[in-house]
Amino acid sequence: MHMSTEDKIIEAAIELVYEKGYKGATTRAIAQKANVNEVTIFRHFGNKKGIMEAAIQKYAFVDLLENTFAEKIVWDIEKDLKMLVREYQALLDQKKTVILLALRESNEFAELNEMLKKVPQTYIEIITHYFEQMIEREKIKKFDPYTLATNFAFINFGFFLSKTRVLSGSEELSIEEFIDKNIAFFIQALQ
Amino acid sequence: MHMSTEDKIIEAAIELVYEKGYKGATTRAIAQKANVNEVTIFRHFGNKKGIMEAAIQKYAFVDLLENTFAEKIVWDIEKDLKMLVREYQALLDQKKTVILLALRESNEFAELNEMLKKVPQTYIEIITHYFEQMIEREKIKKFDPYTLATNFAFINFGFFLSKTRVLSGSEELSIEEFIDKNIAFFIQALQ
DNA sequence: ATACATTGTAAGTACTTACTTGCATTTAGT
DNA sequence: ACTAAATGCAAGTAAGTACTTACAATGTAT
Repeated sequence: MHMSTEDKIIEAAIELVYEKGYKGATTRAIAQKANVNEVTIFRHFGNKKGIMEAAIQKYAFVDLLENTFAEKIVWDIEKDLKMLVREYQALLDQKKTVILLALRESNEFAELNEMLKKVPQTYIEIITHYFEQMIEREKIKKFDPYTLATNFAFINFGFFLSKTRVLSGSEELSIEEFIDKNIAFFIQALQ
Repeated sequence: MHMSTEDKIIEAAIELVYEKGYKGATTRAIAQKANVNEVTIFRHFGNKKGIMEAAIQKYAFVDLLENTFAEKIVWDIEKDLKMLVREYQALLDQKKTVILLALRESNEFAELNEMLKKVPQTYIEIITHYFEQMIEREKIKKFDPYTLATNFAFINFGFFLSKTRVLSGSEELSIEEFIDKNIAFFIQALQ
Protein backbone atom coordinates (compact mmCIF):
# COMPACT_ATOMS: atom_id res chain seq x y z
CA MET A 1 0.00 0.00 0.00
CA HIS A 2 2.72 2.50 -0.90
CA MET A 3 0.49 4.39 -3.29
CA SER A 4 1.20 7.98 -4.16
CA THR A 5 -1.47 10.52 -3.40
CA GLU A 6 -2.24 10.83 -7.09
CA ASP A 7 -2.65 7.10 -7.50
CA LYS A 8 -4.90 6.87 -4.49
CA ILE A 9 -7.14 9.53 -5.99
CA ILE A 10 -7.16 7.91 -9.42
CA GLU A 11 -8.07 4.48 -8.08
CA ALA A 12 -10.81 5.88 -5.88
CA ALA A 13 -12.19 7.83 -8.83
CA ILE A 14 -12.25 4.78 -11.08
CA GLU A 15 -14.16 2.73 -8.56
CA LEU A 16 -16.65 5.47 -7.84
CA VAL A 17 -17.21 6.40 -11.46
CA TYR A 18 -17.75 2.73 -12.18
CA GLU A 19 -20.39 2.57 -9.45
CA LYS A 20 -22.13 5.90 -9.82
CA GLY A 21 -21.14 7.22 -13.20
CA TYR A 22 -19.02 10.29 -13.85
CA LYS A 23 -21.55 12.83 -12.69
CA GLY A 24 -22.60 10.69 -9.78
CA ALA A 25 -19.06 10.43 -8.47
CA THR A 26 -18.64 13.65 -6.50
CA THR A 27 -15.22 15.04 -5.76
CA ARG A 28 -16.12 14.92 -2.09
CA ALA A 29 -16.82 11.20 -2.26
CA ILE A 30 -13.68 10.54 -4.27
CA ALA A 31 -11.60 12.40 -1.67
CA GLN A 32 -13.21 10.44 1.13
CA LYS A 33 -12.59 7.12 -0.56
CA ALA A 34 -8.98 8.05 -1.32
CA ASN A 35 -8.45 9.23 2.25
CA VAL A 36 -7.31 12.67 1.20
CA ASN A 37 -8.76 16.12 1.56
CA GLU A 38 -10.96 17.36 -1.23
CA VAL A 39 -8.67 20.30 -2.01
CA THR A 40 -5.79 17.95 -2.63
CA ILE A 41 -7.64 16.68 -5.66
CA PHE A 42 -7.76 20.12 -7.23
CA ARG A 43 -4.17 20.86 -6.39
CA HIS A 44 -3.10 17.76 -8.29
CA PHE A 45 -5.51 17.56 -11.18
CA GLY A 46 -6.88 21.08 -11.56
CA ASN A 47 -10.46 19.98 -12.06
CA LYS A 48 -12.63 16.91 -11.98
CA LYS A 49 -12.06 16.04 -15.60
CA GLY A 50 -8.34 16.07 -14.93
CA ILE A 51 -8.67 13.01 -12.72
CA MET A 52 -10.23 10.99 -15.49
CA GLU A 53 -7.70 12.12 -18.04
CA ALA A 54 -4.91 11.00 -15.78
CA ALA A 55 -6.71 7.72 -15.20
CA ILE A 56 -7.06 7.13 -18.92
CA GLN A 57 -3.36 7.79 -19.40
CA LYS A 58 -2.51 5.36 -16.67
CA TYR A 59 -4.68 2.62 -18.12
CA ALA A 60 -3.67 2.73 -21.75
CA PHE A 61 -2.96 -0.93 -21.31
CA VAL A 62 -3.51 -2.49 -24.68
CA ASP A 63 0.15 -3.21 -25.27
CA LEU A 64 -0.13 -5.84 -22.56
CA LEU A 65 -1.94 -8.16 -24.91
CA GLU A 66 0.55 -8.70 -27.66
CA ASN A 67 3.58 -9.78 -25.70
CA THR A 68 1.78 -12.08 -23.32
CA PHE A 69 0.13 -14.22 -25.95
CA ALA A 70 2.79 -14.74 -28.59
CA GLU A 71 5.16 -16.64 -26.31
CA LYS A 72 2.64 -19.19 -25.14
CA ILE A 73 1.59 -20.51 -28.54
CA VAL A 74 2.51 -24.14 -29.22
CA TRP A 75 0.75 -24.59 -32.60
CA ASP A 76 -1.80 -27.05 -31.31
CA ILE A 77 -5.24 -25.67 -32.09
CA GLU A 78 -6.91 -27.02 -28.99
CA LYS A 79 -4.22 -26.02 -26.53
CA ASP A 80 -3.69 -22.64 -28.14
CA LEU A 81 -7.33 -21.59 -28.30
CA LYS A 82 -7.96 -22.67 -24.75
CA MET A 83 -4.92 -20.71 -23.65
CA LEU A 84 -6.08 -17.68 -25.63
CA VAL A 85 -9.48 -17.84 -23.97
CA ARG A 86 -8.02 -18.11 -20.49
CA GLU A 87 -5.53 -15.33 -20.98
CA TYR A 88 -8.07 -13.00 -22.54
CA GLN A 89 -10.68 -13.65 -19.88
CA ALA A 90 -8.07 -13.12 -17.18
CA LEU A 91 -7.12 -9.80 -18.72
CA LEU A 92 -10.73 -8.71 -19.05
CA ASP A 93 -11.40 -9.71 -15.45
CA GLN A 94 -8.40 -7.82 -14.22
CA LYS A 95 -9.42 -4.66 -16.04
CA LYS A 96 -13.11 -5.24 -15.57
CA THR A 97 -13.81 -2.04 -13.69
CA VAL A 98 -12.15 0.15 -16.28
CA ILE A 99 -13.77 -1.70 -19.16
CA LEU A 100 -17.29 -1.46 -17.80
CA LEU A 101 -16.64 2.13 -16.83
CA ALA A 102 -15.57 2.84 -20.39
CA LEU A 103 -18.68 1.11 -21.68
CA ARG A 104 -20.80 3.56 -19.73
CA GLU A 105 -18.87 6.80 -19.98
CA SER A 106 -17.57 6.62 -23.52
CA ASN A 107 -19.98 9.35 -24.61
CA GLU A 108 -18.44 11.81 -22.21
CA PHE A 109 -14.83 10.84 -22.87
CA ALA A 110 -13.84 10.19 -26.44
CA GLU A 111 -10.52 8.74 -25.33
CA LEU A 112 -12.26 6.12 -23.26
CA ASN A 113 -14.13 4.99 -26.33
CA GLU A 114 -10.90 4.61 -28.27
CA MET A 115 -9.39 2.62 -25.46
CA LEU A 116 -12.41 0.39 -25.20
CA LYS A 117 -12.50 -0.36 -28.90
CA LYS A 118 -8.87 -1.37 -28.94
CA VAL A 119 -9.37 -4.24 -26.55
CA PRO A 120 -11.24 -6.61 -28.88
CA GLN A 121 -9.64 -5.04 -31.93
CA THR A 122 -6.12 -5.94 -30.87
CA TYR A 123 -7.32 -9.36 -29.82
CA ILE A 124 -8.91 -9.94 -33.22
CA GLU A 125 -5.74 -8.91 -34.98
CA ILE A 126 -3.65 -11.32 -32.98
CA ILE A 127 -6.05 -14.18 -33.51
CA THR A 128 -6.36 -13.44 -37.22
CA HIS A 129 -2.62 -13.68 -37.53
CA TYR A 130 -2.63 -16.92 -35.57
CA PHE A 131 -5.27 -18.48 -37.83
CA GLU A 132 -3.39 -17.41 -40.94
CA GLN A 133 -0.36 -19.30 -39.79
CA MET A 134 -2.35 -22.33 -38.74
CA ILE A 135 -3.85 -22.50 -42.21
CA GLU A 136 -0.42 -22.22 -43.79
CA ARG A 137 0.74 -25.06 -41.63
CA GLU A 138 -2.36 -27.00 -42.68
CA LYS A 139 -3.42 -27.60 -39.12
CA ILE A 140 -6.97 -26.34 -39.66
CA LYS A 141 -9.37 -26.08 -42.58
CA LYS A 142 -9.18 -23.16 -44.94
CA PHE A 143 -11.60 -20.56 -43.66
CA ASP A 144 -11.25 -16.80 -43.85
CA PRO A 145 -8.99 -16.06 -40.87
CA TYR A 146 -10.55 -12.71 -40.07
CA THR A 147 -14.02 -14.22 -40.00
CA LEU A 148 -12.85 -16.93 -37.65
CA ALA A 149 -11.19 -14.36 -35.44
CA THR A 150 -14.24 -12.11 -35.15
CA ASN A 151 -16.49 -15.04 -34.32
CA PHE A 152 -14.03 -16.21 -31.73
CA ALA A 153 -13.66 -12.75 -30.23
CA PHE A 154 -17.40 -12.12 -30.14
CA ILE A 155 -18.02 -15.39 -28.33
CA ASN A 156 -15.33 -14.46 -25.86
CA PHE A 157 -16.62 -10.99 -25.23
CA GLY A 158 -20.16 -12.25 -24.95
CA PHE A 159 -19.08 -14.66 -22.26
CA PHE A 160 -17.30 -11.87 -20.40
CA LEU A 161 -20.41 -9.71 -20.48
CA SER A 162 -22.57 -12.55 -19.28
CA LYS A 163 -20.17 -13.18 -16.39
CA THR A 164 -20.36 -9.55 -15.34
CA ARG A 165 -24.12 -9.87 -15.51
CA VAL A 166 -24.37 -7.07 -18.01
CA LEU A 167 -25.90 -9.66 -20.24
CA SER A 168 -26.91 -13.15 -19.41
CA GLY A 169 -27.83 -16.44 -20.87
CA SER A 170 -30.50 -18.37 -19.03
CA GLU A 171 -27.86 -20.29 -17.09
CA GLU A 172 -24.63 -19.18 -15.51
CA LEU A 173 -21.55 -20.73 -17.03
CA SER A 174 -18.20 -21.15 -15.31
CA ILE A 175 -15.15 -20.52 -17.43
CA GLU A 176 -14.31 -24.23 -17.48
CA GLU A 177 -17.78 -25.13 -18.71
CA PHE A 178 -17.53 -22.37 -21.26
CA ILE A 179 -14.26 -23.73 -22.57
CA ASP A 180 -15.38 -27.36 -22.51
CA LYS A 181 -18.57 -26.65 -24.40
CA ASN A 182 -18.57 -23.41 -26.34
CA ILE A 183 -14.93 -23.32 -27.28
CA ALA A 184 -14.81 -27.04 -27.89
CA PHE A 185 -17.54 -26.63 -30.48
CA PHE A 186 -15.56 -23.92 -32.16
CA ILE A 187 -12.43 -26.05 -32.23
CA GLN A 188 -14.25 -29.00 -33.69
CA ALA A 189 -15.65 -26.86 -36.47
CA LEU A 190 -12.12 -26.00 -37.53
CA GLN A 191 -10.89 -29.54 -37.96
CA MET B 1 -46.93 13.18 -35.09
CA HIS B 2 -50.04 12.78 -32.93
CA MET B 3 -48.06 11.99 -29.83
CA SER B 4 -49.58 12.54 -26.43
CA THR B 5 -47.78 14.91 -24.09
CA GLU B 6 -46.60 12.01 -21.99
CA ASP B 7 -45.17 10.20 -24.98
CA LYS B 8 -43.39 13.30 -26.19
CA ILE B 9 -41.74 13.66 -22.80
CA ILE B 10 -40.79 9.99 -22.61
CA GLU B 11 -39.22 9.95 -26.06
CA ALA B 12 -37.30 13.14 -25.39
CA ALA B 13 -36.07 11.72 -22.10
CA ILE B 14 -34.88 8.49 -23.70
CA GLU B 15 -32.88 10.30 -26.33
CA LEU B 16 -31.33 12.69 -23.86
CA VAL B 17 -30.51 10.07 -21.26
CA TYR B 18 -28.93 8.04 -24.03
CA GLU B 19 -26.76 11.00 -24.99
CA LYS B 20 -25.90 12.53 -21.65
CA GLY B 21 -26.71 9.88 -19.08
CA TYR B 22 -29.46 10.08 -16.48
CA LYS B 23 -27.86 12.78 -14.36
CA GLY B 24 -26.75 14.71 -17.39
CA ALA B 25 -30.26 14.85 -18.82
CA THR B 26 -31.79 17.79 -16.98
CA THR B 27 -35.53 18.17 -16.70
CA ARG B 28 -35.18 21.55 -18.34
CA ALA B 29 -33.51 20.06 -21.38
CA ILE B 30 -36.03 17.23 -21.57
CA ALA B 31 -38.88 19.73 -21.50
CA GLN B 32 -37.25 21.79 -24.22
CA LYS B 33 -36.68 18.78 -26.45
CA ALA B 34 -40.26 17.59 -25.91
CA ASN B 35 -41.62 21.07 -26.61
CA VAL B 36 -43.46 21.28 -23.32
CA ASN B 37 -43.06 23.38 -20.25
CA GLU B 38 -40.88 22.02 -17.48
CA VAL B 39 -43.72 21.95 -14.95
CA THR B 40 -45.75 19.71 -17.23
CA ILE B 41 -43.19 17.00 -16.61
CA PHE B 42 -43.75 17.09 -12.87
CA ARG B 43 -47.50 17.22 -13.24
CA HIS B 44 -47.42 14.02 -15.26
CA PHE B 45 -44.64 12.01 -13.68
CA GLY B 46 -44.20 13.49 -10.20
CA ASN B 47 -40.43 13.52 -10.35
CA LYS B 48 -37.56 12.86 -12.68
CA LYS B 49 -37.34 9.20 -11.84
CA GLY B 50 -41.00 8.86 -12.77
CA ILE B 51 -40.20 9.60 -16.39
CA MET B 52 -37.77 6.73 -16.59
CA GLU B 53 -40.11 4.36 -14.85
CA ALA B 54 -42.82 5.17 -17.36
CA ALA B 55 -40.32 4.74 -20.17
CA ILE B 56 -39.29 1.34 -18.87
CA GLN B 57 -42.92 0.28 -18.70
CA LYS B 58 -43.50 1.43 -22.23
CA TYR B 59 -40.49 -0.44 -23.54
CA ALA B 60 -40.96 -3.79 -21.86
CA PHE B 61 -40.80 -5.19 -25.34
CA VAL B 62 -39.41 -8.65 -24.97
CA ASP B 63 -42.64 -10.38 -25.87
CA LEU B 64 -42.13 -9.11 -29.40
CA LEU B 65 -39.44 -11.69 -29.99
CA GLU B 66 -41.29 -14.92 -29.56
CA ASN B 67 -44.21 -14.44 -31.88
CA THR B 68 -42.29 -12.91 -34.73
CA PHE B 69 -39.77 -15.68 -35.09
CA ALA B 70 -41.79 -18.86 -34.72
CA GLU B 71 -43.93 -18.30 -37.78
CA LYS B 72 -41.08 -17.75 -40.17
CA ILE B 73 -39.24 -20.99 -39.53
CA VAL B 74 -39.10 -23.37 -42.52
CA TRP B 75 -36.79 -26.05 -41.03
CA ASP B 76 -33.93 -25.35 -43.39
CA ILE B 77 -30.87 -24.57 -41.30
CA GLU B 78 -29.41 -22.05 -43.67
CA LYS B 79 -32.61 -20.15 -44.39
CA ASP B 80 -33.70 -20.23 -40.77
CA LEU B 81 -30.46 -19.02 -39.23
CA LYS B 82 -30.13 -16.24 -41.75
CA MET B 83 -33.69 -15.21 -41.04
CA LEU B 84 -33.04 -15.33 -37.29
CA VAL B 85 -30.00 -13.10 -37.68
CA ARG B 86 -31.84 -10.57 -39.80
CA GLU B 87 -34.86 -10.42 -37.51
CA TYR B 88 -32.75 -10.14 -34.38
CA GLN B 89 -30.49 -7.46 -35.80
CA ALA B 90 -33.52 -5.53 -37.00
CA LEU B 91 -35.02 -5.69 -33.54
CA LEU B 92 -31.79 -4.61 -31.89
CA ASP B 93 -31.44 -1.75 -34.35
CA GLN B 94 -34.96 -0.62 -33.74
CA LYS B 95 -34.47 -0.58 -29.97
CA LYS B 96 -30.87 0.50 -30.13
CA THR B 97 -31.27 3.69 -28.14
CA VAL B 98 -33.04 1.96 -25.28
CA ILE B 99 -30.59 -0.92 -25.26
CA LEU B 100 -27.50 1.24 -25.15
CA LEU B 101 -29.16 3.45 -22.60
CA ALA B 102 -29.84 0.39 -20.48
CA LEU B 103 -26.23 -0.67 -20.85
CA ARG B 104 -25.14 2.61 -19.30
CA GLU B 105 -27.77 3.25 -16.68
CA SER B 106 -28.42 -0.25 -15.40
CA ASN B 107 -26.67 0.56 -12.13
CA GLU B 108 -29.14 3.29 -11.35
CA PHE B 109 -32.24 1.39 -12.48
CA ALA B 110 -32.51 -2.23 -11.52
CA GLU B 111 -35.45 -2.71 -13.84
CA LEU B 112 -33.40 -1.56 -16.81
CA ASN B 113 -30.89 -4.22 -16.02
CA GLU B 114 -33.57 -6.88 -15.97
CA MET B 115 -34.93 -5.67 -19.27
CA LEU B 116 -31.50 -5.63 -20.83
CA LYS B 117 -30.67 -9.12 -19.71
CA LYS B 118 -33.86 -10.51 -21.15
CA VAL B 119 -33.01 -9.52 -24.70
CA PRO B 120 -30.32 -12.12 -25.36
CA GLN B 121 -31.81 -14.48 -22.79
CA THR B 122 -35.12 -14.83 -24.61
CA TYR B 123 -33.29 -15.09 -27.90
CA ILE B 124 -31.11 -17.89 -26.55
CA GLU B 125 -34.14 -19.76 -25.30
CA ILE B 126 -35.85 -19.59 -28.66
CA ILE B 127 -32.75 -20.68 -30.53
CA THR B 128 -32.08 -23.50 -28.08
CA HIS B 129 -35.54 -24.82 -28.71
CA TYR B 130 -35.02 -24.51 -32.45
CA PHE B 131 -31.76 -26.47 -32.34
CA GLU B 132 -33.35 -29.17 -30.23
CA GLN B 133 -35.95 -29.75 -32.88
CA MET B 134 -33.45 -29.63 -35.71
CA ILE B 135 -31.44 -32.35 -33.98
CA GLU B 136 -34.55 -34.46 -33.51
CA ARG B 137 -35.27 -34.10 -37.20
CA GLU B 138 -31.65 -35.04 -37.89
CA LYS B 139 -31.04 -31.95 -39.94
CA ILE B 140 -27.88 -30.99 -38.03
CA LYS B 141 -25.19 -32.84 -36.07
CA LYS B 142 -25.78 -33.68 -32.44
CA PHE B 143 -24.30 -30.84 -30.42
CA ASP B 144 -25.55 -29.48 -27.12
CA PRO B 145 -28.36 -27.16 -28.24
CA TYR B 146 -27.82 -24.62 -25.46
CA THR B 147 -24.15 -24.34 -26.28
CA LEU B 148 -24.93 -23.75 -29.91
CA ALA B 149 -27.49 -21.16 -28.98
CA THR B 150 -25.18 -19.17 -26.71
CA ASN B 151 -22.43 -19.13 -29.30
CA PHE B 152 -24.88 -18.01 -31.93
CA ALA B 153 -26.34 -15.32 -29.69
CA PHE B 154 -22.92 -14.03 -28.60
CA ILE B 155 -21.78 -13.71 -32.20
CA ASN B 156 -24.97 -11.84 -32.98
CA PHE B 157 -24.70 -9.49 -30.05
CA GLY B 158 -21.04 -8.90 -30.74
CA PHE B 159 -21.88 -7.87 -34.27
CA PHE B 160 -24.54 -5.52 -32.99
CA LEU B 161 -22.09 -3.87 -30.58
CA SER B 162 -19.49 -3.50 -33.30
CA LYS B 163 -22.05 -1.84 -35.57
CA THR B 164 -22.92 0.67 -32.86
CA ARG B 165 -19.20 1.32 -32.49
CA VAL B 166 -19.28 0.39 -28.86
CA LEU B 167 -16.88 -2.29 -29.82
CA SER B 168 -15.15 -2.80 -33.11
CA GLY B 169 -13.18 -5.22 -35.14
CA SER B 170 -10.45 -3.78 -37.30
CA GLU B 171 -12.83 -3.58 -40.26
CA GLU B 172 -16.44 -2.55 -40.54
CA LEU B 173 -18.78 -5.32 -41.62
CA SER B 174 -22.14 -4.82 -43.31
CA ILE B 175 -24.89 -7.16 -42.25
CA GLU B 176 -24.75 -9.00 -45.57
CA GLU B 177 -21.03 -9.58 -45.23
CA PHE B 178 -21.58 -10.67 -41.67
CA ILE B 179 -24.16 -13.22 -42.74
CA ASP B 180 -22.20 -14.43 -45.74
CA LYS B 181 -19.04 -14.96 -43.75
CA ASN B 182 -19.54 -15.26 -40.02
CA ILE B 183 -22.91 -16.95 -40.06
CA ALA B 184 -22.00 -19.12 -43.02
CA PHE B 185 -19.10 -20.50 -41.02
CA PHE B 186 -21.43 -21.30 -38.18
CA ILE B 187 -23.88 -23.06 -40.46
CA GLN B 188 -21.17 -25.12 -42.07
CA ALA B 189 -19.96 -26.26 -38.68
CA LEU B 190 -23.38 -27.70 -37.97
CA GLN B 191 -23.61 -29.89 -41.03
C1' DA C 1 -71.58 29.68 -24.32
C1' DT C 2 -70.15 27.56 -20.14
C1' DA C 3 -67.45 24.33 -17.42
C1' DC C 4 -63.43 21.65 -16.84
C1' DA C 5 -59.22 19.75 -17.69
C1' DT C 6 -54.67 20.54 -19.67
C1' DT C 7 -50.76 23.36 -20.50
C1' DG C 8 -47.94 27.70 -20.25
C1' DT C 9 -45.58 31.49 -17.53
C1' DA C 10 -43.08 33.55 -13.90
C1' DA C 11 -40.90 33.46 -9.85
C1' DG C 12 -38.91 31.27 -6.23
C1' DT C 13 -36.95 27.62 -2.73
C1' DA C 14 -33.84 24.41 -0.99
C1' DC C 15 -30.13 21.74 -1.97
C1' DT C 16 -26.05 20.01 -4.13
C1' DT C 17 -21.59 20.48 -6.20
C1' DA C 18 -17.31 21.93 -8.43
C1' DC C 19 -13.94 24.85 -7.20
C1' DT C 20 -11.35 28.75 -4.30
C1' DT C 21 -8.81 31.05 -0.61
C1' DG C 22 -6.10 31.68 3.55
C1' DC C 23 -3.80 29.53 7.07
C1' DA C 24 -2.24 25.74 10.09
C1' DT C 25 0.06 21.22 10.15
C1' DT C 26 2.77 17.53 8.64
C1' DT C 27 6.38 15.31 5.94
C1' DA C 28 10.90 14.86 3.79
C1' DG C 29 15.46 16.26 2.09
C1' DT C 30 19.93 18.23 3.46
C1' DA D 1 17.56 21.32 13.10
C1' DC D 2 15.96 24.07 9.17
C1' DT D 3 13.67 24.75 4.98
C1' DA D 4 10.43 23.84 1.48
C1' DA D 5 7.00 21.23 -0.41
C1' DA D 6 2.86 18.58 0.25
C1' DT D 7 -1.34 18.02 2.73
C1' DG D 8 -5.16 19.13 6.00
C1' DC D 9 -8.83 22.22 7.71
C1' DA D 10 -12.57 25.68 7.71
C1' DA D 11 -15.26 28.57 5.39
C1' DG D 12 -17.19 30.32 1.49
C1' DT D 13 -18.71 31.35 -3.53
C1' DA D 14 -21.19 30.80 -7.68
C1' DA D 15 -23.76 28.17 -10.48
C1' DG D 16 -26.79 24.53 -11.54
C1' DT D 17 -30.81 21.60 -10.64
C1' DA D 18 -34.98 19.21 -9.04
C1' DC D 19 -39.14 20.58 -7.63
C1' DT D 20 -43.12 23.98 -5.95
C1' DT D 21 -46.71 27.46 -6.07
C1' DA D 22 -50.05 30.69 -7.84
C1' DC D 23 -52.21 32.31 -11.76
C1' DA D 24 -53.15 33.14 -16.67
C1' DA D 25 -54.11 31.13 -21.29
C1' DT D 26 -55.86 27.60 -24.17
C1' DG D 27 -58.39 23.90 -25.73
C1' DT D 28 -62.49 20.62 -25.55
C1' DA D 29 -66.81 18.51 -24.69
C1' DT D 30 -71.60 19.17 -23.88
